Amino acid sequence: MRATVKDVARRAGVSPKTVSNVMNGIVPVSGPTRLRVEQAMAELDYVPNLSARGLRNGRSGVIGLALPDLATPFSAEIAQSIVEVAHEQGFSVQIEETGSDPHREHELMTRARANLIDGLILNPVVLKESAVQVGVALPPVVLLGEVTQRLADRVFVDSFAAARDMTLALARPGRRRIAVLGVNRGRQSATAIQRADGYKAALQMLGIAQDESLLISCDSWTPASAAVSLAEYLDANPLPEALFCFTDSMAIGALNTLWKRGVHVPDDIAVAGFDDVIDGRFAVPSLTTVSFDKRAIATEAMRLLTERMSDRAHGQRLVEIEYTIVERDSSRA
Amino acid sequence: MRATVKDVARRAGVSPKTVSNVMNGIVPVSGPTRLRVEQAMAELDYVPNLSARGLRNGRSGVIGLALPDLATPFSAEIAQSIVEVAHEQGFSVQIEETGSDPHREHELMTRARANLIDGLILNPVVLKESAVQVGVALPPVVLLGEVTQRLADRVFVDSFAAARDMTLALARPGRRRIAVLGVNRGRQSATAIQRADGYKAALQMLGIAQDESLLISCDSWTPASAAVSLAEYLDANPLPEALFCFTDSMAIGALNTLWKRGVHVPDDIAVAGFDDVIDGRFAVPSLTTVSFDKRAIATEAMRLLTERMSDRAHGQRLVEIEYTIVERDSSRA
DNA sequence: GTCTCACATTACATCGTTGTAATAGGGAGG
DNA sequence: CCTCCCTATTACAACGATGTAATGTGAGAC
Repeated sequence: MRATVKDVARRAGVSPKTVSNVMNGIVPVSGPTRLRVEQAMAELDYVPNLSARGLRNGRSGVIGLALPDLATPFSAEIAQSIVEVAHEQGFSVQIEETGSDPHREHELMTRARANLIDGLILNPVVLKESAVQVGVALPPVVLLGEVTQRLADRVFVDSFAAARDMTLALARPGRRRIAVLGVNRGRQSATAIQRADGYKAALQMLGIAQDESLLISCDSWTPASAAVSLAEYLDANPLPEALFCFTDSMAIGALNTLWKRGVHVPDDIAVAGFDDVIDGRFAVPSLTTVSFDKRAIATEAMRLLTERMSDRAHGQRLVEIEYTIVERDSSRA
Repeated sequence: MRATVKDVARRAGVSPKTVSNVMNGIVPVSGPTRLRVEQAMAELDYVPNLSARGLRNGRSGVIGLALPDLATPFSAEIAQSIVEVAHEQGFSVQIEETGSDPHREHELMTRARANLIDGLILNPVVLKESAVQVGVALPPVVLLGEVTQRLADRVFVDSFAAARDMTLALARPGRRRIAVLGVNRGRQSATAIQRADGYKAALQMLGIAQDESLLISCDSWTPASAAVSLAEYLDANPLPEALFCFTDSMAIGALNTLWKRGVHVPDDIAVAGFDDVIDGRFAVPSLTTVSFDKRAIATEAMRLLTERMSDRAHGQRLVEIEYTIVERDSSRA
């Protein structure tokens, strides 16, 4: 049986409340008493029961992190940052997978407190404005990403501008037939739309006519799906001069397809991704990408979340994270 | 304020216990009463307080998952499988990162219950036999991996045999100078030792003399570390005929280094990894690797864990997961 | 020696849920 | 019409920790 405050108190010859006071350090405890209690705790290998504490305090010390697809390297890097930052602040992280299912996203968002968590960091894909009614009190939630949602706090990268800049960078050496991979992700995701819009804006700036046949769709944003989509595309279309994939994961799948067909990157076609995941840096050839500080995302998300949990941070707050275009071998002219 | 059973009970005109009975479905409740209660729950948007339930039942419905490095694709894939399997069984997953720190591994293992979790799935790196005294009651714990630990349940792949078979496969076309990458991971990890031993056993079977200069060490099992280690190695040593990396992540780093130096894979050197992560399948060239069913690992780990949580599963139980050698382009003769 | 005052410590109630044991209600059987 | 019994429902306590308010203890001042 596990020791409780009661057991520790009995052993130390004090009341349970004193034991509690020693742990929490808010109410002062005299030196000798504190020592006796601490020794008793050590002897009994006392560990507080967080369920009881959570019940009493209304706080569990756990936050939720919900991502669309846990298997991707991007998710892994985000999860790592969040876990580490949360840990520094004394929080544990409960992890959830939404599978890009709007029902699940909505459920997690509105029911957050159900799951024994004090707040939620959610990377939504399809969550719509309409999904959450105005006026309904939201639990503490911070969204990650580009979704438009006027109620919850949000940390994001300007996907439109980043995609535009990447397109411009790909075009710089005179490339004009620039394709994108990743439009039409089942239901259109906010991310896909913004990146596609940024791409189109760049074309316009460059005076390049839009060509629908350069928009390559991809059902799921995975290497496998990207590899297949690109292969099918190349069977029916001429090789573009550049390929901008909306995630590094898709770019990795694309590089494999190109390599299998003997297409040389970057000489025959330049390739770029988005996210700057570790495996992209070590892709062959190493991948040009949109880079941003994932630790900063985690830090900002945790800051917004803790502020909202602790008091009344009013209104929606938006934090934009800087991005940079990192040119690597996959697009060297 | 959030609704409680009391509120629901008042609204439905019944006692709190009846509401509880409706939810848990163990004690029978008459049709009309059940309906009234269900309607009241819906109207109040009632969500049970899991802290209170956890306190009362001694169960939180949360399990812990502790991995050495959350940023790796391998961790991501394992985490995904565990989360999905756990979810099917009604558990949530709290995720932890050990950073391969033995203190943290030990702390998580012995203090499991502290963290509001019912059990722990731990992928240890350096955990030693001595770290946990015999006789001390362990909380429900399942270890993942090759570590030798005689007390806790464990799910593992036979790394020795897999490394041996992979080495034999690499040698089949007559390759004799086979290097390994990943020995000496700071403190030697059980995984590194077993894979190195398997490699050595294969050399012996093949009648190839061991050559210490073919053991390439690598501080951390990441692409970055592997890329650097291999580059330094190649500066000082001739090119081996084959390179067996102890993880796919390291292999991805190695492929990048080889490509940068204009070394052609597999013509100049064959490369293989271990883990069969998604990005390895789409590496350039696609990566030969040791494959195993990560979903099976998750399923077995959850089975062992739930059995141990629910009653007295006596003694240590070991579950071995099958592996296969998957030859892809990186080692085609 | 008595009275204050400040401070350490304690008793009690409470958080929300659920097992236990007791109660109420209703129908069947005599 | 009364008893008995079975079932649905209820009252109460308990899980473990902690805020509140009350109590106890000592030193210091007169």
